[in-house]
Amino acid sequence: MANQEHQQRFWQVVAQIPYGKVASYGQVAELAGLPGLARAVGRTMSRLPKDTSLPWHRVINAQGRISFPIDSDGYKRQRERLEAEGISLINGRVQMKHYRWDGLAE
DNA sequence: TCCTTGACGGAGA
DNA sequence: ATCTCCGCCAAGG
Repeated sequence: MANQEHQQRFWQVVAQIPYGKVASYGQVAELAGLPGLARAVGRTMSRLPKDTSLPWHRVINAQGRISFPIDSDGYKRQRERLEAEGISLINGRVQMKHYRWDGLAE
């Protein structure tokens, strides 16, 4: 598989997102050194094993919204995990101004 | 090989 | 703020 490497780089970035912070798919791609691959990041996240230890819930879209249908199971799980870290959603959106990860190492 | 489908994003209107 | 349209990459049919 040609992109096993991309996937791995995305994992590495996601693993670094600090507790209580969030990053957009595009941001993860950039920090992974692969600008423009936001969509690929999304696909990678969708393929994560259910029992992954990665903080996948800290990755949301650039609008501050959870990229799952509002009534889906995934939406609920992600929202719960975010709120558990003190990241609240207002009108279905995370306030990026306050929670966006600066990309610097913890 | 072509076409469609996504946990995307940005520019316009 | 909302809605299209278009560009992107990778996987699967």
